[in-house]
Amino acid sequence: MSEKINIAGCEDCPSLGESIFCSLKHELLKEVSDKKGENQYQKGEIIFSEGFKPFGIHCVSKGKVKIYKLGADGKDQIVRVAKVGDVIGHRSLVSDEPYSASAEALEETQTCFLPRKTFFDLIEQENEFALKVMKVLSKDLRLAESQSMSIAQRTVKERMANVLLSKKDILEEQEGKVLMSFTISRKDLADLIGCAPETIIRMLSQLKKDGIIALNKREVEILDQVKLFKLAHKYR
Amino acid sequence: MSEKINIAGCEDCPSLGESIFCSLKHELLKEVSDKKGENQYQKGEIIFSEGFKPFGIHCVSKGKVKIYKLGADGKDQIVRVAKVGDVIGHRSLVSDEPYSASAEALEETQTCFLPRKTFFDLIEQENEFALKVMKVLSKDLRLAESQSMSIAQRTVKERMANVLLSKKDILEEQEGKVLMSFTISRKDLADLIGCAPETIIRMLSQLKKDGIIALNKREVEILDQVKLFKLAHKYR
DNA sequence: ATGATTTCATGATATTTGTCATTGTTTATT
DNA sequence: AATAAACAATGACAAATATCATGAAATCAT
Repeated sequence: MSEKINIAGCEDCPSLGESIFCSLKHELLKEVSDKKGENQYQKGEIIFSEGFKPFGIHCVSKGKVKIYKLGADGKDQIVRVAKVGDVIGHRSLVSDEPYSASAEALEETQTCFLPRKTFFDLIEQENEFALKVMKVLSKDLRLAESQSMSIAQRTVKERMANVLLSKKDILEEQEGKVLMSFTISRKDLADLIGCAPETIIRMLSQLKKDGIIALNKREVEILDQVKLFKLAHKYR
Repeated sequence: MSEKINIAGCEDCPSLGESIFCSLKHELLKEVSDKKGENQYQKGEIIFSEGFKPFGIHCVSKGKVKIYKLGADGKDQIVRVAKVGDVIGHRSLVSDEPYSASAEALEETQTCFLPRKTFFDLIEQENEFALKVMKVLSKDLRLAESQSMSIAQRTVKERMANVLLSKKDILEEQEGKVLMSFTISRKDLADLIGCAPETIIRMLSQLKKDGIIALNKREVEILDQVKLFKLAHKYR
């Protein structure tokens, strides 16, 4: 299970600026700092599970988390990948429902956990915070709606190109390589794009043959962003 | 374009109870009543268009509205169908972005329009209202995420069964008929389910042949809810 | 009502993607 | 380092769905 750790206050959190907590008044931020718990998860560990009741909200301070729904015959659908500074579990907490998805660490991950009451107190006490939460929900909603259209109307190849571009990360230290910001299994990639793992493997092979990407082990390196972009935005 | 009308105050609105405005204090509700404008739309009229800036929020007081995104080669994706008591345009207004979808009246429709400032004033002045808005966004998000999974993992037939059940309406006056709560074109049904219109037509024909539904003109009548339910929840 | 236009229906066929089986690689475990 | 387990890659084939074409029915505008 998760391991309790204790590092630092929110004031010193490097991702504070981009988080929903960025506009909190000093005193309230201190309150958050005091009330929060810190957890550490190994790759593959479950942070919360679909169907369970949320007791608060997590803010990712390190690592990557996949948020996924359990489908028929064990096939999952990844609805979002949360990174440093993102909150997870907010949807269910706000609507006061059991989790509609599960969260699993994609790599070594740390989260700060804020109890339900503290979260709702913040909403009540600081309007700016309530607005931030709304904005996060709105952004998630826009992305989810785009995702529906994408799955319904675009081919796996096009969606793949899109995912590779949106998850790309430029490693400048090592000769400017462009690769996925995290290594991900073919199955996870399939669950993200919404197809069978074999289809993912075939598409990756094809993109490799076309010189658009390079594969070594589980790492995907992007060689030709321009071609990838054309694929992602292909008018058919 | 839309026609300005003027009917009644929000206090007398029959859908007040289920709307996000239900918990407003009397004085604030009066404020809403005063500030709101009322619009009427014929079937097929556009209420707002993707890409444009929102100047406020609409609350549907009569009719049905499809919220849809424009896809490649003119194929649309319906992300939601708003009915009486639902708000539309809230996502874009909250996130302060251009509309990410368009809204079109599916039948004769009336909406109340609340200017942006009034909406944000309500959020600021009444915490309960802010929470209601969050809940609506959360519910929409849950549905959108389910929709992604549904399109990715379930067959058109299963999704169709699901849509028919979720949009069903029981007409008690006429011998307990169960039919879709609105007549919808095959194309709209296709845009909702995420497939080609021809596929919809084939599936409807099949369901008709199996005695599960009956078709007369554009009306879909549900004859066997149990079978439909089994289809919608089929474990494959 | 009548002609024009749109929508519906259906068949033939193509395309995309999924499923199952098999082998090769990588990663984890002892 | 050796073995086991999980994952990746690929082929053959099947299923689901899209596309295109054509005719029938419904709806709309005059």
